[in-house]
Amino acid sequence: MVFLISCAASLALQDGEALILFLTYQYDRSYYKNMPKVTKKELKRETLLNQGVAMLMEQGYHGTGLQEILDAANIPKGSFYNYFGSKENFGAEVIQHYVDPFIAQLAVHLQQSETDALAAIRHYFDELIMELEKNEFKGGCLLGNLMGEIGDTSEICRKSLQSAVGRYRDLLRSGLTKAQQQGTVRSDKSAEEMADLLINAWQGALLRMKIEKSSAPVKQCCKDLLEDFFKP
Amino acid sequence: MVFLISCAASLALQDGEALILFLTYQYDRSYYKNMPKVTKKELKRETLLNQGVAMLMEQGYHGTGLQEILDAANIPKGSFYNYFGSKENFGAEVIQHYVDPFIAQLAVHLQQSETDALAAIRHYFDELIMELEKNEFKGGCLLGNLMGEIGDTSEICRKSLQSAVGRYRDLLRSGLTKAQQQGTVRSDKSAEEMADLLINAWQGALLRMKIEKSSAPVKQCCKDLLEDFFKP
DNA sequence: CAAAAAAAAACGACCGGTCATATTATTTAA
DNA sequence: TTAAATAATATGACCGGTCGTTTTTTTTTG
Repeated sequence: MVFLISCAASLALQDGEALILFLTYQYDRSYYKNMPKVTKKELKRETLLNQGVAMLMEQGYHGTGLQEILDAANIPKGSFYNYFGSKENFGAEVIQHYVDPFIAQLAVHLQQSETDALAAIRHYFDELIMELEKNEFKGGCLLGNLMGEIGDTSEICRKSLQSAVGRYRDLLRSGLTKAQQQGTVRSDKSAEEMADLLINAWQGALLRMKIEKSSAPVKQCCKDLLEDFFKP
Repeated sequence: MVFLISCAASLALQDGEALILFLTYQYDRSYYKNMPKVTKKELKRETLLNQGVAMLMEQGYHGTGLQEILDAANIPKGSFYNYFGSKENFGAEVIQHYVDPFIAQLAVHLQQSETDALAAIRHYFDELIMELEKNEFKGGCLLGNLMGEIGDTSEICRKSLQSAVGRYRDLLRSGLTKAQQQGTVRSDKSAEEMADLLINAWQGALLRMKIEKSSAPVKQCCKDLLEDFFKP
């Protein structure tokens, strides 16, 4: 250890950045060192997935290189294929990794308020809007962005997108069904139909939000549907 | 000329494709030869824009290389920057070139039926759906795809998208206003609000269409809004 | 020590963009 | 109306860099 530090110090004399990179590397190594092998690997996998979500959201699939993701995660390029079979497979996993928290968040809202499912849905989307404003309308929804970009060209990712959107839609439908039973949402239209419309209009509104740099489209979308069209 | 043809023939003995490419090249040269300079240049520009629309639709912005577009248009790589300042500027022009026919088509429908603007809008979207089915749900809408892919990263294209969507929205709004005056669309909601909702839901439905490989989402979208929500 | 995992180095292909040169068009001079 | 000079345009080879992936080497582990 003493040898390593002195080595790093001598490097620093030649290159200011070398020291930082070196010490970071040492830190990461010790951070992972005492963990079980499988946990360590799972942790790095998840780090890559998290970085993948963040970068694919803002820069798209083809606009983001593996190098970029790996650098941000401090994982060597050569290691990528220890964790994922290919960029395409990685993309498919990123899609699922992205949607999981949204489904969990919506599920929490739906479980909490047993008396007014429509209000729960409304509160959920209000939370999303706050998050979007916090991010200054960058990114939008990874699902929507990737459906447009690679929905035609990557069969693997298309399937993953189909599954992710399907899972999300099913949960939203169950919430709307509950709201129908509670009498706060019209029952002459199926919950599935309304869930699809809400998701689709929301996706389009997110695209508009991106180019207008304003939350007005998404706010209007929720108002139009949840406070008007879906009402009994 | 005799020399050139015999040269092509000798090439063909070694490589089957060479002959075709060579003769095509000769044809193009003679095709453009007697034209005024400006017309010739405009024609090539438009060829590139048309190819750009087609390829960016299916493969996205970063998924399509300039070389690919130029090859498809039979225009040399070095010539690209005689027509466009950069790939980014090209993209911004492709966006406008893409939306023009849609605006023209919608305008025709709105002008033709003075008595029922809502029916005109409905017929316009029915035409779009037929076109999408003909293309087997590939591509979708270039505006939606690029809003998602580069809406965050290219300011030039963002502005172009903003303008293109704005032009489209304004025309749709004028149609809905007319329908309001004709009494076929509710008047307690502004035409602008409904135009935005229709565009956004349509965009989202197109994304769903891509990954489901079905026209059901776009059909449902039109039905929900034009035959239900927008009714007085 | 052998086997497995991780990381470094290298791979060919392609990216957007530039450049000197070749071709064509226009102007000037005779 | 030519011929020569000049300007404008078109072009393909080429730039440094990055792409996703593979191979080789190093390190870790049992």
